[in-house]
Amino acid sequence: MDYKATLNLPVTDFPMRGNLPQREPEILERWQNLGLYRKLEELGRELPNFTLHDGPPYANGHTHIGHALNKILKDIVLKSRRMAGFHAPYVPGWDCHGLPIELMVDKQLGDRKRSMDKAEIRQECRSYASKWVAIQSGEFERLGVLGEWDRPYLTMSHHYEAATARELARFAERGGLYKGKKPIHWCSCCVTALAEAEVEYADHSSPSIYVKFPFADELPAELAELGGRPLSFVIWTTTPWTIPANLAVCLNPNLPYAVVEVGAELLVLAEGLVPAVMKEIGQSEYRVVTTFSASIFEGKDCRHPLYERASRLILGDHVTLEAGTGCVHTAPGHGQEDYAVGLSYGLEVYNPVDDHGRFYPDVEFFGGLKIGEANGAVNAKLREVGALLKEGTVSHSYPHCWRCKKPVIFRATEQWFISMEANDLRAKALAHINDVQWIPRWGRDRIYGMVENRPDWCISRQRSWGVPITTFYCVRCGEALADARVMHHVADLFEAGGSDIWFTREARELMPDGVTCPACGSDDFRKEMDILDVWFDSGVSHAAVLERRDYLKWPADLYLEGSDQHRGWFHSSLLASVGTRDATPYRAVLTHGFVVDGQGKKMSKSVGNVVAPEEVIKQFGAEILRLWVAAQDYRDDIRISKEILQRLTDAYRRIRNTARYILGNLSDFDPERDMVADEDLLEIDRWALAKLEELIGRVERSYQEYEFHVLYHAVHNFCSVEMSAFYLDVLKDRLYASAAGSRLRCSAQTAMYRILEALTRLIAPVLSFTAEEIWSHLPGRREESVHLARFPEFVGSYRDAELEERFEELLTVRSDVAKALELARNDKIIGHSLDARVLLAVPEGPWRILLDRYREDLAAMFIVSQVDLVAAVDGGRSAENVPGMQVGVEKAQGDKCERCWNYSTTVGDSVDHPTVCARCRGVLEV
RNA sequence: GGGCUAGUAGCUCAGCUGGCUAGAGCACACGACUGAUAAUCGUGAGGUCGGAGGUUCGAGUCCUCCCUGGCCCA
Repeated sequence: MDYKATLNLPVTDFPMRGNLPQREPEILERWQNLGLYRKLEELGRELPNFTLHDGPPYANGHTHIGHALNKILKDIVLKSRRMAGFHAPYVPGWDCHGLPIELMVDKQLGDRKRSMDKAEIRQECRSYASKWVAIQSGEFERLGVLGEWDRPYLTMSHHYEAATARELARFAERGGLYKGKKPIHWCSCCVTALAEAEVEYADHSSPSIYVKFPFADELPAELAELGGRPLSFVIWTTTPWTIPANLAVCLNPNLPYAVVEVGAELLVLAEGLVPAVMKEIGQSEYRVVTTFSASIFEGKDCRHPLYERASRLILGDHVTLEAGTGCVHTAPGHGQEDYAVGLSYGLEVYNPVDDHGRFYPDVEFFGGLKIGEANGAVNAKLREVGALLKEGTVSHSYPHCWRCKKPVIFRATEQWFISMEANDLRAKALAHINDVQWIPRWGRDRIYGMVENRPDWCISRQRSWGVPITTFYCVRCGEALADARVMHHVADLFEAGGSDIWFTREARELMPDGVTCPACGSDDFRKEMDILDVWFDSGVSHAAVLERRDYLKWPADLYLEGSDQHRGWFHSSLLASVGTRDATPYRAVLTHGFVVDGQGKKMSKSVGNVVAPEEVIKQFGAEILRLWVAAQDYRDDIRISKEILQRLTDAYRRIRNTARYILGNLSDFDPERDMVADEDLLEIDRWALAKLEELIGRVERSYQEYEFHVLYHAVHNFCSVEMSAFYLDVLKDRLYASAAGSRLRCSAQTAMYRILEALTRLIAPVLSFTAEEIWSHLPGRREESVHLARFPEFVGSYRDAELEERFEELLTVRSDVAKALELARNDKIIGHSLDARVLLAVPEGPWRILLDRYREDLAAMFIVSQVDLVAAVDGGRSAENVPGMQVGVEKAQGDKCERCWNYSTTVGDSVDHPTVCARCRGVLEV
């Protein structure tokens, strides 16, 4: 007789292999047809709200692995919040304005753009951005991210642009907006000011010159005896072209300076740098005449080496001994620190260089020269007048335009700024930083330091693709008009027509009636043609999105972006919100690190270590990418490599197979009919449920605390250790050999059903596709999607400390037995563990009491045919873990039951079934 | 150069306020099974806790310096 047919072996059409790249799109389609996201929104209507506000990626180019990481993290957070009972909407957004798109469009248009006006070019930019929004949207959805993809927020939409203009008006209203002249990074090639974010540092070779600035004033009393000899201050610079703009020489008031005699003349420089500088300028013959404190020269004049004008001696703490001479060439129009120190001495912000990087025609000696050419010309002129001590080159890190990669310059131009000091914006922002929960904690220090030290926010861009700065100029007198009332009026117009109307309508049409110039009374105005920094666009998203959609909350519960956003979006959002509302737009900010390669190195095209999400999806499936996101501790950098993905695939298979095995054993289980009451469950089944509850607690806490890698390990260990290696393995005999519908079998099935049902919910936020697949294979009635379900209620009713403790000990015994079995296997005494009879000799004590108590269950638990507790084991082996225990293994007694493969002395007792044990005969005869 | 941050077995992670021979899972090796089978089970071998000093009876855990990464800034 074929007894195999009488067993209850697993049956399931749940495939062992995920085949994720093929199956995922089918599941996505199912969600689409189901209207899953809409259903979630309906379900959430009455629930407490949890708002995660999406930071908008830039609508240009395909998504990269960093985007995938970010969106998946957000999705995991949101799904887990929903399953924990919150209404957690997700409105994805895109950053659509800005230079990169404009430059791409410029390139595409080529010569055609000459015949186009600004409005037409903007139209091109708009459609370019739209194209990428659609592409990226599809790529994000493919990751299994649920959200309002059909109604995202776009910074270029009319009402968003209106909101942006309105927020700018609010700054004007509070007096935070001003027009100033200030040195900023300027790209002469792209003819634009650059944001700090648009500047890259790279090695660059520059001239290095030492220049004498002849002292041209009355000597301080302390140094009167030096009178009558030529005395010069020596400066060092790597930008000779800024010499024409020099207005001062800056010394450090806290450093000692020296007067050095070189031949007939006297040179002044910081005492600590004398030997180095002398060596550099090739002077071995010199003598330090005297030293003095810099403050005695404050306010006195040198003469500019080239022009008939003074170069003032001033003091500044920024002067150091790290490089140069300790006498710093200061051109307030060409440097941040020069500007700052110049401001305090009332120096002019002098900039002799035009938009294209040429000296204005009226600049003596150099008019019309490009600054690149000017370096040589300036040096030649300095040499000619005898002011040049040394000319060399130096390689150093220098700012470059992120777009055209050419070196940028510092140049003072007219710009609109948001003041950090007006209305105490800086102080308020710093204070409000402490209202926010920063995760990890150090995020607070990071952004604090940045806000503390940042300069005023330059919001002007000399470009076309963006929201215009909605200010005007009086045509008659040139006065700038940044009137909040007028600006609000313009914002209202944007609401209907978008900011494009700024470029198609006349100034008069954009203003309310009756506006006149406060300076001269004229009513003739022209429009400002600068546009807003895109960081302002995205920084006001809290107003444009959170305040505008009634199902979102202001402030948001969470912003979640990469750690670079401490200077980016977290930062601009903070300023934009505190500056207008005196509060932060977020309650908590979570940051993740950057994706790096297997060696921890950053990804770059030139190195060729870039991992594209598309490739991972094609080869492994989005699910593996999701598992990767969950498994890594994202607070640090996140590595990705072939091996990591391979390990994750292995882990995924383990989880999947555990589910599959349970499903196979539930093929005849109907929860309504077969569920066994808790009090009737076998002890080991209750133990398994206790372990499940332990897992539920741990996993839900991990979600709560955003520590997904903890949950990954917990789930994986649960599947591998508790389930596969012990519980499910032990269960096989009971499941297969017991009668279908028997209490023994149903008890196991009840536990397994509960376990898988709960496990599926627990993994759904991470393994969204697979959980859905399991969900649809589970017996019984349930929600149409696992994502519409809640997390399993954690009640702890199965937890039983004593039971768990006893099992912990039994597992210890089991591992000692396993070692003994392995040795017996090596000695060819047994093959399968069921071939064995195990003899245990345990001294009196707690272990003996425990084993006596479970005497009848030990064989099943160890998956051997017999276990006998004996006084002594002949030739036994000392256990490693259980003190004093001796373990013996011998061939099991009796014959192997053909049906259940256990050895038993009862095999042969039956006439009808001579090859089967008593237990199996009982089952067969029912 | 500055700010912040990290460096524990091949991989992913645990190791609380310093205290037992540094743990887990996976991978790997070997073995078993062939009724979870491109599965499953067992056993085993892997770490000078980035390096060097120091504090301490005792340091992966505290201090200093250095090395190697990452983000941001200059």
